[in-house]
Parts: sequence; C-alpha cells; structure tokens
Amino acid sequence: MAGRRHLESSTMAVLLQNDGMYKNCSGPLFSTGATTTTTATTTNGILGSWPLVSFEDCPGNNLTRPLFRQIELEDITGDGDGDGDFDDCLHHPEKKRRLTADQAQFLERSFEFENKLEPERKLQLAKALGLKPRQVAIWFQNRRARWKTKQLERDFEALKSSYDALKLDHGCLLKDKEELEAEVFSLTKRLVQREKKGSELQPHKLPNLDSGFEVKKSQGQAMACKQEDISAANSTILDSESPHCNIDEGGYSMLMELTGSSNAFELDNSDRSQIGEVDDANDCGLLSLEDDSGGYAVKVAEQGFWLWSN
DNA sequence: GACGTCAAGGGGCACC
DNA sequence: GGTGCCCCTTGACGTC
Repeated sequence: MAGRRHLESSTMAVLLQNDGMYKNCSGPLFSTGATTTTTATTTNGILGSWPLVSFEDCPGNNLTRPLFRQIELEDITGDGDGDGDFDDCLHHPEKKRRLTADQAQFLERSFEFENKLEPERKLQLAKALGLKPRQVAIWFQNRRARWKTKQLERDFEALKSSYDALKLDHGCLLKDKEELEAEVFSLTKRLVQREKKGSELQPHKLPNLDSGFEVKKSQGQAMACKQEDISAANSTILDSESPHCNIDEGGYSMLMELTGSSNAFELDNSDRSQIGEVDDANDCGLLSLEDDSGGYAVKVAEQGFWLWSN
C-alpha cells in the first residue's frame, strides 16, 4: 500500500488548473443563499470561481460554509420567518452532508495522483473546494480505507484463483496416482501368479529362494526381503507416483523391469542410462535376470540393490 | 424498514 | 504534548 508520492504541489496545481472541473460547473457548486463569489487560486494561477455561502447567515456560527447543497440552506432558513429554524441551527449540531459530486470527483482525481496528503496540499484542496482542511483529511483517510478494502478483495480473488488452479492440478495428480497404483498392483499380481506357476530359473543364475524375493546389495552389504515385504516395496513405488522414481534422500533411483513380457516397466534405450548401477552390478558378478525359460524376472536397482524371484 | 454508502467521531499508536 | 494516521464505529442519507 505504498503511497504514490511522485507529484510536487506545483504539479498538483497544474492538475487543478487543467482539470477543467470548475470550468464545467455551470451554476453554483455549493449552497446558495446570500452568496459571495470567491476565487480559488494555486501557485499556477486562477482555477475558477464559484459562489460561497457565508455561514454567518446562521447566528452563532462564524464559519464560512460553502460546502453543501441547497437543502442545507433550506434546512436553516425555512420558508420565511426562519426564527425557529435559526434556533435549530443554534442548538443542534449540524447534520452530516455528503460532498457534492464535483467535490468528490475533484478529491478523487487528487487521490489518484497521490494517496497521501501533505499539509500544504490539504490546505490547497480545502481552499479550492471550499472545505475545511479537516474534511479533506478525513476524506483522504476514508478513501484510503476504501482503497484498502478493494485491494483486499482483489488479493482474495487472486488467491482464490490460484487455489482453484492448484486444487484442479492436485485432483489430476491424484487421478494419475490412482491409475499408477492400479497398474503396479496389477503387475505385482501377475508377478506372483507367475511365481506360483513354478517358473524355474537357473540356480546358478538366480538363487532359488523359498521366501520368493530377496534383496541384495551389490557392493557387499546384503539384506533379505521376504515376500510379504513386497508390499512395502510396492508402497515405496506407489508413493513415488512414478515407475521410475527417486527415493530422494539416499539418492536412489528405483527401476523395475519385467523381461519376457510386455509391460509398462520395460526399459527402452533411453532408460538404460538410468541403470548404470545395474550394469555395474552385473560386471561385479551379480546375476543376469534374463529368464531363459521364458519366465520372468524382476530387478530393482537402488544403487546396487537387486530384487528377484524364482 | 432493511441495507449499503459515506462523512465524521473517537481511541490507540507512532513519530517528532 | 502536538500531530497525523489507522481502525472501528456512529449517524445521516439514499435506494430498494
């Protein structure tokens, strides 16, 4: 909510002079009655002139009041005798009156140039509009409050739009995730079924593990993973929302391949670049996962981890 | 009469 | 202490 302080008061005077507002004012801007013509001037010259009402018309009030509309004078003077109304004027606080459209428009233009009000400019505007400086200050305060409210509304709308877009995107991602989960589940199910059919792998190539699955680390460290743990492995895959995913902290890249069958995890040549660890593992004596019997093999490379089944 | 808008009142705060 | 600003509220007024 930064103020737009880029105009000097002389510029403001130009604004006043060029505004042309008062040139367009045919007839009195303010209340009529016993009128005096006053002239508003700025550092750049004469702006215009308009009738003023001397509030001296109302006994007890020594303020000059060119502010308000016809109705105000009528309220004060009544139809003729006026004595009772003068008493009202004396004993009741003056009612609130809205600024005229011209006054409001003039202040609005001033606000557009500069939403803060220096004392000098306040006096200039007050003089030009026939208002009390206090009124000009209050108008600017209220105007800043209205501007802030509008700004909050604009910010809210922007945030709401952003939120809606993110929500839509999130929904799409959730849908993708569900599809991938279903795909992984289906593939895992096929894998287990094939295992049960008794596909045999060469013992010297793939150890025959009763537990079904085993995970080893190629560089010495070994760990076992029972079949029921496949769910945990799946979970890892699912959480990654991608068949080729980074498990992150460890910098592990997980990769699945089912050879001998067409599936979503089959590697193409571009994927080969991601399995350097797998090739290295082969080089260091770990087993090829090709299934000579037309069966299947699964390999998961996590910087040297292998998962296989017989 | 309900409701919205706007000028103004008043308290609290920061600054000099 | 005076001044100006922000914020909330009040009261007058216009519109439906």
